Amino acid sequence: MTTETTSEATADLSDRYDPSAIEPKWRARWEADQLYRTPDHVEGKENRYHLTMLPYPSGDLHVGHWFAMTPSDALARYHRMRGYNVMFPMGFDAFGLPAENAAFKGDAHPKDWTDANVAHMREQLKAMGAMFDWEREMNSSQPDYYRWTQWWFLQLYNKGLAERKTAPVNWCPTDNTVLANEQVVGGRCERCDSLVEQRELEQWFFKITDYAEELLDNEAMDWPEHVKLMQRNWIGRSEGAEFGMKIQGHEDLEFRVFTTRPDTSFGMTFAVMAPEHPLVDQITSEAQRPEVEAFVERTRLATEIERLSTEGDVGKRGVFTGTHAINPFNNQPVPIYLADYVLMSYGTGAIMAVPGQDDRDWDFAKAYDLPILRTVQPPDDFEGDAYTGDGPAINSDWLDGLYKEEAIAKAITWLEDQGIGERQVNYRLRDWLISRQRYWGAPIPMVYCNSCGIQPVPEEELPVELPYDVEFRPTGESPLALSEEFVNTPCPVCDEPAKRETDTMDTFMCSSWYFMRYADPGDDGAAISWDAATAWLPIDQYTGGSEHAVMHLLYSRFFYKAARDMGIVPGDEPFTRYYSQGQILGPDGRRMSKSRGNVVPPDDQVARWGADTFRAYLMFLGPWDQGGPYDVDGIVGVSRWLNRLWTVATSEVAFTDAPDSDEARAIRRATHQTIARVSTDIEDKAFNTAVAALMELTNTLHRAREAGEVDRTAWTEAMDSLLLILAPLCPHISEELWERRGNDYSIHLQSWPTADESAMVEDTVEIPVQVNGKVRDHVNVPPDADEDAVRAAAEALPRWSDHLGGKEPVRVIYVPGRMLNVVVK
RNA sequence: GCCGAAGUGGCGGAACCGGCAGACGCGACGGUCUCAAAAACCGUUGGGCUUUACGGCCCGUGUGGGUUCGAAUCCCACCUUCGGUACCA
Repeated sequence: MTTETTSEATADLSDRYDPSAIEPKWRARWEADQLYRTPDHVEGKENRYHLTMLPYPSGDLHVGHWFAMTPSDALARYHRMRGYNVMFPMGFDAFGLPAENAAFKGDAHPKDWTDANVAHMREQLKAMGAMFDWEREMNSSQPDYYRWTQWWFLQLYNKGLAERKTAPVNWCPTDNTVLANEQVVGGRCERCDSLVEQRELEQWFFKITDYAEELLDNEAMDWPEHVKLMQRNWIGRSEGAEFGMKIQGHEDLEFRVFTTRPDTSFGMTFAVMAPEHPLVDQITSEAQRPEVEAFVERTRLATEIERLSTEGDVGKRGVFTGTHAINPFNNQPVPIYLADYVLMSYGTGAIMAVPGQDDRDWDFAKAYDLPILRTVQPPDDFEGDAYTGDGPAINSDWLDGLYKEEAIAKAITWLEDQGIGERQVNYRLRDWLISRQRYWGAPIPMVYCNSCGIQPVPEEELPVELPYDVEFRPTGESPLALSEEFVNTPCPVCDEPAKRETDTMDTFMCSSWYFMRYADPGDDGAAISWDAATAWLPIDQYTGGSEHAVMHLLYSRFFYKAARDMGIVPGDEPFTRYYSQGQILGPDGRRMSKSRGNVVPPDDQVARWGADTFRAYLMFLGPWDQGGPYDVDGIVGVSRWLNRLWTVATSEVAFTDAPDSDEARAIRRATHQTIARVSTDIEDKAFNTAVAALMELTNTLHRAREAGEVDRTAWTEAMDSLLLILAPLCPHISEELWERRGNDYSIHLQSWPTADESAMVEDTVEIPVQVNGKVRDHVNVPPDADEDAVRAAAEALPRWSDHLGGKEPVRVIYVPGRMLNVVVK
């Protein structure tokens, strides 16, 4: 007796939903069967490339990775079930600063640190149960990958898109090294706290500005509008004019200014140069020299970050050079000032200042007591300082009376006729500085020879491998520069002793083409073959965080266009569709961080609830593009649902054979309505409502089973369909229950079910009856009932005369199948 | 400052193209089961008023206006929050 009870209890327990038992089992089976292996070509199937941004191997997977990747996986799986040959690869963005910092702290060699993290994170990624094709895994820090990163550098160099020029960098005088912007905190070195300076260094640049105009043209792409807008703002095209200004007392000199408002030129009351402007030294008067030099020195010491962070100081930091320039429009002299609100890196590094029509010029004029002259008539009710809007020109001689557009055109024509200026377009976008004075990156494949100059490493000698044995100690240069073995090399042209470039490439370079490599992993004859490129590119669906909205996505677009121009890839854009998920926050609604102690480790959630529950909960939380706090308590609701599903799918059902009964038709209706809803929800990336729909169908089936006998055909269709449409979201439990129901392995090889419209039709619909827009009652009518029928039904309501309140209907509005509104007076 | 997105129950959120606001969950409350608890299951749950009861009425989607037979949804003004950007001439 006792024994029997125990064995029953055990049987009961073993039949409970236990994710920790079924999930590893199925993952092992899928891996053994290569279920997610994606060949380049499958007979009768169209290729589709889905990709989610790859992680940096920091050591541990974050909830954010799950939040980004598991809905992406569901989307990829959905399309796979729709009959596409879907590639969904994964890899590691493995070069970068944290690995090198670990080495500087003496913890581990960057390579060992990275390799260990990659190994650990690969296992964590596998726990997601995603359909990643691990045969295509890439790792940007491996020689067989960065060999091709270097190859791309050479291609860009050969195309004239890579050039070497001087540029200011952040320099720490104590550590004697260059710092990345992220390493500069409040104008100080994050390591030693000393003030960071600006230094000019020779650096490699990619000429992304050559593509500015084409990159700006993103209107037609299927991307979130705000991301496209961010890119357009970042590129920052402005149209205007550039013209020369003569300098009093220096008849041989002139400087050029850029303006978007040449129509306001008659209002110029001073001119401003950037402190770094090359003419500063020559034009400064002797009387002003000490003051000017002090000012220039002060700005040189300030980093760009510091200069830009001093919001309160706008217009307050400048100095008079003691010299005047001539406004060519009216031949009047105007004082030349230096001010740090003018940047050497934009336009010509000098401006004409029109305080009446420009806010910053206004502030500066006020601070330095310079004259202000309006050249555009503001509207009568205008109450402000500078007027930047449109209006008729005044005090402007031959421009008077003209409005902005016309006045600009006339001013530019005049400049061109005079031969002193011309129409000009400027971009905010700057060339992409890719040199990094660091070890843990792809070495730039160039050689410096005393007699032959700068020479590229021949392609057949790639990769230029990173030496493992280097010293990690702070000096002025990359640790690579300390390696004699690395630095010294024969010149590829004359074979005389020469020196290698010791800088490595920005890691954004590695991630600008990684998506190409997935299409052709391990190809040692090319970065990507034309066959692989045309099989997979461009990417059909890219997903990733909007923190990459500008840099990574813009660099990749640039890179792709350059590759297209080399005839390597098809199409003009790398990412046909892009979707950016929101950010998942800690339970307290703040960004998760170790110091705040609000980090939710995904491994813990998986251990406690299972991967499927965790996946579904992340999708159920809210709209995917919104993100939000991770509520640790809410997941129990999803867990209860999957448990209920398990019970419904594995319990005995009292079957009957009554396919035409109301109950059977109700089940069929619910089934097909859910198929339709879940299909459109997944296509719209509305995973939260897809989960809600799946819960509803589960509840419906649960209640139907409890209520008594169920039609066998309707039930079978309902259960199988429910598992099929659940499969992309929760791949393990759906596979397990699919098998237990006696279906063929694997559920992930099945086709997506089709919603039968005719099964979805309701027998009757309940129409709200409104009086003057307020709901008063309801009538039940067939879904195709016409206005007369619905109106007749309403008039037959027992409380009809109460609803009218003794008033006369003057109008009736009927929206078929939705509502009836009676307007009374 | 500028650009963008969003404000709906105690909480996360739902609502097609202007047509029954609050789907689906969490939490809470009540119940079944239990020696008890947990789990599980069932029920209730925007606020207010009213009815012995069935029910009925009013208010309600950040604030104030507007358009409309009808507004969470469209228009105008404002407030708040979040994200991006930062002297780009």
